[in-house]
Amino acid sequence: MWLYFFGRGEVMDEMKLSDRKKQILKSIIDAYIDSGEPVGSKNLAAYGNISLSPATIRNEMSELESLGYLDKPHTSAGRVPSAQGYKFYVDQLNEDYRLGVEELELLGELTRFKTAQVESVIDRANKIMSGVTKYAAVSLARNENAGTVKRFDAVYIGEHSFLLVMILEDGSAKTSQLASEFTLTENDVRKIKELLNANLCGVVLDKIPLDQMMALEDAFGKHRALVGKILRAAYSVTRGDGTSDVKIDGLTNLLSYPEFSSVEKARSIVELAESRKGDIRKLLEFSEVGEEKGLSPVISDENGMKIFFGEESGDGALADTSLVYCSFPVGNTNAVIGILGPKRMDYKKVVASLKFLARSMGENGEALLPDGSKRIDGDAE
Amino acid sequence: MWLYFFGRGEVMDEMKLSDRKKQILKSIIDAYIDSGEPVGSKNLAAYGNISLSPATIRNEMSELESLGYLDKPHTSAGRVPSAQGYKFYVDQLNEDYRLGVEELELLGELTRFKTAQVESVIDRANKIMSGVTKYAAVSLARNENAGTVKRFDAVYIGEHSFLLVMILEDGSAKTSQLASEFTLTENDVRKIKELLNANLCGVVLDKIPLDQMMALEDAFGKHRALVGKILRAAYSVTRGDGTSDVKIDGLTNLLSYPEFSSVEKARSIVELAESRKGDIRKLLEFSEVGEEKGLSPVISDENGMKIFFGEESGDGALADTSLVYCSFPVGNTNAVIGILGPKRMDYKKVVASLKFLARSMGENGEALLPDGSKRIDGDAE
DNA sequence: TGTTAGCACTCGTAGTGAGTGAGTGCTAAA
DNA sequence: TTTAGCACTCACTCACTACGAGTGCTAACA
Repeated sequence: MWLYFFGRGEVMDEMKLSDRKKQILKSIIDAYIDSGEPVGSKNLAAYGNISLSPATIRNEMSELESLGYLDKPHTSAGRVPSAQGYKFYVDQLNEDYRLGVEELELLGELTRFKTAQVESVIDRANKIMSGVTKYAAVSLARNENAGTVKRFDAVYIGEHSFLLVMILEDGSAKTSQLASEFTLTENDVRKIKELLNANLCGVVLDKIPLDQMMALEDAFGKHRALVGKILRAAYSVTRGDGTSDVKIDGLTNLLSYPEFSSVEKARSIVELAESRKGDIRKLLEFSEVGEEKGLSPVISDENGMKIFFGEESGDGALADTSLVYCSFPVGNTNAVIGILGPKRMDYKKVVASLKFLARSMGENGEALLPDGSKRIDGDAE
Repeated sequence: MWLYFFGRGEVMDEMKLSDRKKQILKSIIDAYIDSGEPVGSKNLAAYGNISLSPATIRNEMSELESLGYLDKPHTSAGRVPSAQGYKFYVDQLNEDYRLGVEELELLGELTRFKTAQVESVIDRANKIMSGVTKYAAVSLARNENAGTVKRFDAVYIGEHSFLLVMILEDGSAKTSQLASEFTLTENDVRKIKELLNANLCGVVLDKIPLDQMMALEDAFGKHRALVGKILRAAYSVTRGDGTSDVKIDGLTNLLSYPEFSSVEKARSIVELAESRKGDIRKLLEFSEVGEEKGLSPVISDENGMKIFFGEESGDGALADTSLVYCSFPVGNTNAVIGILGPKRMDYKKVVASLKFLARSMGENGEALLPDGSKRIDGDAE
């Protein structure tokens, strides 16, 4: 059973619906997801497996509409599911969807990559998910600001540059290659490392008092100019907008759906991916931040699977989209992967794929410690 | 003067053209770049500063067409520049274009970023270029395969992971966070570093004999499983497709031009950016690789500024685009930045902006050694 | 009382065809 | 050599029509 988070906190109750209404609603949404076009009573009677006349279906449709589950684009068009309708639909999704052979094949790649580098696991998962679902996949590699640098290291590269390594609270390592005006020796670099560890570990960088910073600069001697660069690098790693942790794949997939066939729509979705990664980050982080931007309601089930309906966000780019997402452990931290698709996307398949992903990443607690013999059992539920 | 690289190596000669023809051709292209629509004789007579009657202009146009400088979309439309026409046009571009105040303002940002981290300089430059030109900017951070790893380093992160640092021939540093199944100590990591430096420096990784690799695994002891991971990381860094070095910004800009107003066009250009970075890399690397894919001809001037006409590549996504690009030193290596726009893009402005960029990055030989007092003199030529 | 057939009505869409206007090429006069 | 005039082309716009999928209502039926 899914939980509903509404703006006003109420919990929805569709138990009013008769079984027949449920069946009809479900058929309508299935048909709509399939075709992308408003579905009418006649077609539903003919191709949906409902043994009722179009007229009866019409009556039911009309009631479903007044109950808020369906919308009408215009008088003489068929019906289209409303956000409420979609919510009902995903709630009924418990019946399992069996992933196809090719889908399982692709998802199987995941287990192969569990042994690879930390930073690329999520990347690969993201690409694979976009390939499997044929929608866009969005991922967030680190879902909180890391706060402070736990430990510094510095690697000598050459006379004029070194690599600053910052190990964060969550065990992830960030690096930044820095250049110096003055000649650097290996010894200089070692000293820099020691100074940083002595002075900046666990320090919230925007709260450094000026005198402390000046003292640090003095300790750097002729390399004092580096202090600013280092602080800037550390700051952007701990306090940065984190947009580099947001990855998007499969935009092209998205553009092939009719809901993005106008250039404006396409443009707004490309813009989202190109210059609004911060917003996507907020979306994936869910919770308060999203709430304040009107990015709720969202529904969520007991497996941590969450669904966001873009329609209700008031955001133009997201208007016709939905996002299904969930988080799971990767290394010492958490990753979030979501599928962004048209709001009429194939929820069954998407939910099944994400569940498969979450299970194969999270099953052993620590996804990056390979167990070598991971099986694929071919069933997604 | 620009040099022309043709498929068959011939050098073009437009000296045949009378001054009047040149003037008319130039006006037509200016008008077309401005409006994006075929330009007719009447309009040209009215708004271009040519004191000839439409009829005369028509005669000249007709001759320019048969000489191959102009094309006609259909009988009763105006004329449109052909690839040859564009080539003539950019060749005449010597007359300088003065960048506007806002443009200079934006470009001025470049000098501020000269002091920042190595890896982000090109990123920022790319973003700024797309902002200034209102087209897409593409950049290549490293224009050759690095060959081998010059030196290894390893930074202990925690009990189950460490950061592998690979310093390449060109002085750039690449890192990869690796996880180990068995508990790691700082000492283990130090030993790993020594083993790598003793065995893999300067080694072409795909030519390691099996016995050597087995010996290395033995030396790793219980951490033998790491050898494979390390080799894979090093291989992808030295021999990888290098697509992560290709950055694209301003796709959204591109989508607002009418030549990309069909979804198919938009899709193909998004696809190019999303999953064909390898091709973009080849383009920016120019030379042989491009040649073999039919990615020539290209014209090039004495400042290293190059222009590629997508029309002639036979590549659908590039069909309506041009790419103006040039390379300049960043740190110890070379970067290439290009502007990808509709083939009727504002070459004057783009060339001026790129020249400004190349000059402010390359002027001091070593762009990453700040001189603190870089001036902006407000003239682009 | 629930279900269905019939029918009038709505409304988006595809197709048609006349009108418009920007553009060309040709010819003959200046 | 330049220009005015003229016939012709052709994409584009717009009003109009026909079509058809769909609805809602009413009355008959099981």
